[in-house]
Amino acid sequence: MLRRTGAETKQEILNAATRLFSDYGYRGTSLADIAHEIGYSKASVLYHFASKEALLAELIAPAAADLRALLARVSTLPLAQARKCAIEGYVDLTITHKETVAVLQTEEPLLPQDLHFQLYERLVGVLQGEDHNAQARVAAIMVVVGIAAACTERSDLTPEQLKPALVAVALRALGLPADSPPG
Amino acid sequence: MLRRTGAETKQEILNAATRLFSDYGYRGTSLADIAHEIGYSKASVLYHFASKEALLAELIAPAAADLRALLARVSTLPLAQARKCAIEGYVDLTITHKETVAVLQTEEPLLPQDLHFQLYERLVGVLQGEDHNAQARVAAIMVVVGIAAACTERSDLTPEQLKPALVAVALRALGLPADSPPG
DNA sequence: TTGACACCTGACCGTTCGGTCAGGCAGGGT
DNA sequence: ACCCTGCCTGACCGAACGGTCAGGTGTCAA
Repeated sequence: MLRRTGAETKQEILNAATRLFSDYGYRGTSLADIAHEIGYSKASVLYHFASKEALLAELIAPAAADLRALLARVSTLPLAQARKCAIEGYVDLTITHKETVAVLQTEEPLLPQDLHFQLYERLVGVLQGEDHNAQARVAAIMVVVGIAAACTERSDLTPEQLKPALVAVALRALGLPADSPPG
Repeated sequence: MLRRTGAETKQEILNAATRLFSDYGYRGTSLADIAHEIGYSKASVLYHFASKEALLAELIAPAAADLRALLARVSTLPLAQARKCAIEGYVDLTITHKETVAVLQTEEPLLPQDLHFQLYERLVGVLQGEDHNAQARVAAIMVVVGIAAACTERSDLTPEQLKPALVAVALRALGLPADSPPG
C-alpha cells in the first residue's frame, strides 16, 4: 500500500499544527504554514478540517479528555488523596501532551470558555483545598501554570527526571508533605 | 488649556494598548481596536508611534527597565540575600506592571530574544541558586511564571494581600526558610 | 495677518489571511 | 468499459491587517 490514507494525512496535519502552534502560537501560524510543513496545499488542510478553529479543537481534544478524566477520578477521593492524585496526574498529563498544554496556556483567551473555566478552574480548586485564603489560591495557581511552563521549557531533561522534580516542587509549594521516595 | 497635548494622547494610547494586549494578545489586537478604544483614528496611533511593533516596545520598556534594575541590584548580593531580594523585587514589579507582564509572558515568541533570554533567564538563574539539578531549575521556573500568572488572574485581592502570599509561596516552592512576619 | 508647527484624519494601498470552488487524478466495485 | 468516491489542488474571493499620504485644523510666535 503505497498510497497514504486520509486518516494518516489528517494525523500528520494534527502533528504539524501542534508543533507550529506551540512554537509560534495559534494566530502566529497560518494554514499555509501548516500545509507547507507537511508538503500539502492549504486547500488540503481545509479538506480534512472544516476550519482553522475546528483544527484547533480537534488538536486539543485528547489533552482535554485526559484532564476531564483526571478531574473525574480525583473528585471521588477524599481531599488529601485528591490533591496528591491531582498533582501526579496533571504532571503526567502535561509531560504527555506538553505541546498541546503550551497551546492551551498561551492561547487561553480564544478558547471556548468552558475549557478554561470548567477544567483549569476546577483543577485549581482541588489543589487549593478547603482553605480559601489568598496564599492557598496563589499556591494552587502557581503550581498549575508552573508545571506547564516547566514542561514547555526546552530542556534536555528526560520525563523520568522531570516528573519527580515537578511533583516534589508542587507538593512543597502547596505546603504538603513530601512524597515517600520509591523503594 | 482645553486642548489635549500630544504627550497626553500618547500615554492614553499606551494605556489602552496595554489593556487590550493583555486581554486579547498582541496579535489579537489591531491598531484600529486601540484607536477606537480612545476615540481616535488608526492614523493617529501611527502618528505617535512609528509602527505597531514600536508601540509594543515602548509599552514594555518601563517593566523591562525595572527588571533590569532589579537584576543589577541583586547581582551585587551574596546568594542567600540575592534570592530573597529577587523574589520580593519581582513580586513588586509584577504587581506594579501586571498587564505588561501578562503581555511579556503570553507573547514571548515575538519579543526580541534578548528580552526573554537576558532578563527572564537571568532571573531564573538567580532563583535556581547554585544547585544545577532538575528540581532546583523546575522550582525557579515555576516561581517566575507562577508569580506572573497569579497576578494576572482576575481576583479581588488587593496588592497588600497579594504580595505576602506570593512571597511566602515562592519561598516555600524554592525550599527557602519563610520570611519573618513583620512586627 | 501670516507662516510654521503639532496634531489628527479619511482615503487609499499592498499583503496576508481564512475559506470556497470547480476540477483533476487514482483505485475499486460492477 | 464505466462511474463513483476519496483525496488533493490551483485559482480565486472578501475581509482585515499594518502602513502611507495629502490635507485639514487649531495654536502660537513674529
